[in-house]
Amino acid sequence: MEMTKNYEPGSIEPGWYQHWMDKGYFKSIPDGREPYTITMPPPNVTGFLHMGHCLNGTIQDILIRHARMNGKNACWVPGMDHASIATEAKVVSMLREKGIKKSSLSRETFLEYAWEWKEKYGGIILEQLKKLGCSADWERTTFTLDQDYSQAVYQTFVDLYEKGLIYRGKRMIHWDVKAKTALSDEEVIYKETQSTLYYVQYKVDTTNEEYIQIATVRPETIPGDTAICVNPKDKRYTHLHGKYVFVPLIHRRIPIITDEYVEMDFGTGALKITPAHDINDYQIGLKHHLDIVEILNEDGTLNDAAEILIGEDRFDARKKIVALLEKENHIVKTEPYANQIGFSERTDAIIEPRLSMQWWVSMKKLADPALLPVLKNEINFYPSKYKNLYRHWMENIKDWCISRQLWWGHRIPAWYDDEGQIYVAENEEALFKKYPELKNKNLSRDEDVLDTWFSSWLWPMEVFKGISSPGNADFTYYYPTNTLVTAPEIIFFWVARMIMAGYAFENEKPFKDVYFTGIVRDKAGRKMSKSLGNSPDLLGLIDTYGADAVRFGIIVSSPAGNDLLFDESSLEQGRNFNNKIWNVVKLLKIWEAQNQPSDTKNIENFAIQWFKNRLLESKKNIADQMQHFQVSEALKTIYSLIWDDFCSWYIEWVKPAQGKSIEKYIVDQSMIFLDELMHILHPFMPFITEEIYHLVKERNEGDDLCIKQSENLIDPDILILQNGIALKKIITAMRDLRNKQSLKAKEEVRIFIKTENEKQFEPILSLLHKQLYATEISFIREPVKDALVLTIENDHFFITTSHIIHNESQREDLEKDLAYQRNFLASVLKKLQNEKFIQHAKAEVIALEQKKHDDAQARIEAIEASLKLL
RNA sequence: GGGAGUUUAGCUCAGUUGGUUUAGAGCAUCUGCCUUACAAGCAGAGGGUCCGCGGUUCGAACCCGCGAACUCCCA
Repeated sequence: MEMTKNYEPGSIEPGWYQHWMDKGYFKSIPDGREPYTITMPPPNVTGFLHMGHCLNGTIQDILIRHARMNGKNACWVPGMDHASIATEAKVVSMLREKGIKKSSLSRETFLEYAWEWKEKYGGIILEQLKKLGCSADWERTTFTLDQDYSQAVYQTFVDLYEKGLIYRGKRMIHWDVKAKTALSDEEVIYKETQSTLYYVQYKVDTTNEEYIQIATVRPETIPGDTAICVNPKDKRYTHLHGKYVFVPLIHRRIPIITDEYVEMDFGTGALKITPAHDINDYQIGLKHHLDIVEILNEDGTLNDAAEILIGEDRFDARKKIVALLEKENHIVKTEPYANQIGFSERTDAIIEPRLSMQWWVSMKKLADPALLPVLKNEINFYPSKYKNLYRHWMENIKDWCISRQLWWGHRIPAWYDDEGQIYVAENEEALFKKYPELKNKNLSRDEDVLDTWFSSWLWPMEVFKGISSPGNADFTYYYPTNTLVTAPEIIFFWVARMIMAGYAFENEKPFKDVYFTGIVRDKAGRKMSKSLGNSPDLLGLIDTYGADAVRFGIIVSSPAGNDLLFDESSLEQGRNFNNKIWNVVKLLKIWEAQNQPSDTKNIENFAIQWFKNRLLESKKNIADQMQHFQVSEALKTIYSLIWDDFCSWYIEWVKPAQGKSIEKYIVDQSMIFLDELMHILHPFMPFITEEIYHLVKERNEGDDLCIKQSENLIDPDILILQNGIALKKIITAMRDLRNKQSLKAKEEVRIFIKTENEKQFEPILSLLHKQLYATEISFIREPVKDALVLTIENDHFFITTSHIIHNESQREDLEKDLAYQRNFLASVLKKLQNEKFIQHAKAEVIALEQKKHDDAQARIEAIEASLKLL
């Protein structure tokens, strides 16, 4: 069969993916084998394939394919999460383009639009992952708003509520006064704004006329003040500690408190505290148990609690209150001040921090059982440095706010009667069953939805319906899962919460190993983001380089636990690697076509023996690396095995002399090696390897690399490997010598070897002849005059040729080596002559140093002898 | 402000319990090659104050202390 000049992935990849799917190779059902399970971190339903998914997906696919080829029942469950905030924002903006305002729609109508959007655009990302070759069990695709899944979410909410672990409480949120809605952090845009800093004086509650000055940009919130705060170290105010002041205009008596939070050199060093209307003030208020006075309505106008300017808009009120303060001589001075102010992404209104009633999960009890398993390595983190981070967070855990002021998501299953009494149940049916008396009451359901993480923390359980149908066969077989592959950014949001949920609801860890990938950055080290526009178009890259090359490029530049600096040149390296493999196959096919009979003489060919053992050695190394999640290192091991050992050394060693054809035995052996190489490489680069597996020979139906099983590991023959290393070393040194002497690569030479150990050359002698282009190789006792000299270990190679010898470069090289050896000897001698070293060091260390000493000495003598001959 | 981490070749990183470490790999660079599969290639080479200072030790890239720079997370 004719092979193309270069590897063309585009014409090969889709066919193989379809073939694997048709054969059902990615499908998993429980059987007698040991399971290997990964649940895919569900991308947002709005997601579009970016480098992060690509890295994450490739690593998972490598692990899953590796397990599949090693006797495991590999099950990779894909899915998506409903992403409340992101999806709702997408739908709102789509509606806006159509001229529809969310506020003009009922909840039901809005959700209809949202589902329509989801069906149309959602989940594109899963199709993109297929292009990358991901071998997930697509029939198990799960969505966090699926009916079973939703049931599980409601069930756990009710469960935690009944255990007293869910409660309602106030929290500061971003409030959009125009839209009258809460906004998430992501929906607030901060802009630098010119404001005025007002210096206002408050009268201290003492007999003498004493005032304290504060600086504020929001004088209209003065009626909400409940304290003045100064830094305890600030000497200017020490005498006021514990005293009280009167709030201007309304004359409320409030305390002066101290807190390190206050910056002494900002403004006057004294801060007014308005807990209801500033996030930092709120924190201080909580810490010092201050009163909270809310003076704003939801539309941003002042309410009764303000006592003055009731009904005025907050910005009108600002102007008016300044006038009132001036009138009563409270304003000392004003100065211009530039600060960051939050604006609503949707209405451009200035954001108002506002207290609002939210649902919370009390975390302490959930966190406790989830900490030890990680510290004791029942759950392993790779890299383990994240254990510290996890520990710190778990030991200082804060309660989790789980309500979101949105419509898209799981609506909080809580109902209120007219008296404000709360009733919690999985659904209405359960509600009336539980509280039959409610049938006659007027009820309203909580308007908010649950935080998306409150559904995704159940992921490893509920993808197998472990919560909605406990104890089912799938769940029993697959749970706990094996490996979670995710980004360290969500260790708290997701990983920790899954661990907590696992122990809380199933009393079992959700996974055994967690592999944290790095963050994908661009060449300059900047995080990839939409706003910077530095995310490459993945599908475009797959088109250009092929999925295998993209996978290669990502993995090769992705050391475990470190950030990945993405550069397209690594994809080029992947493409070149594909091409290298393609071409060596082409060569083997050419050889195969020559079809020469076997010559049994050559069956003990050293090249074949060596590569056989090199393969065994690499397999062991790779197995070890994979076990430790050193995926990048494993790929590099294979890369070098194929490119250097197979293509550069082995193939050159077995290549027939010019004009001769190759023996069949060698071709057959080489094809077997190629098979094995493709086998090892397959999890990393599935497409080209499957293609080549089928190019090597006709396979039976169902004999595909995708599901081919690995053989047991065998220890390599160390002696043969050492001979191989020696052979390479001699060939390389000889080529270097040719370079320096401007000897043509194939110019014939005669070689005389002076060695103590002639025997070790026996197995490699014929290859030395061939690779060194030597007409003669013989062993001698005495140095040869007028020859080039190579000193390798303690052996000397004298090379004669008709070419003129350049002694100068020879001398330089030898002298350089001599200097190095002498320094080395000196450093070893220093150790050996140190009595304390002899006393303290272990016997084997001393023996080692002694050997170093002897070797170095022998080498020095050898080099000196060689120099004399020049 | 609190916490975690990183610093080794031009770049990205290995370096297992301190002892063949006078420190490795890939990419990039330089030199020579269109050598019967591959110039998207072949052969070879050069390149390092292991962030700085101090300490422990017979011995430190590795352990301890102080400092510097950078990154991330939380507020």
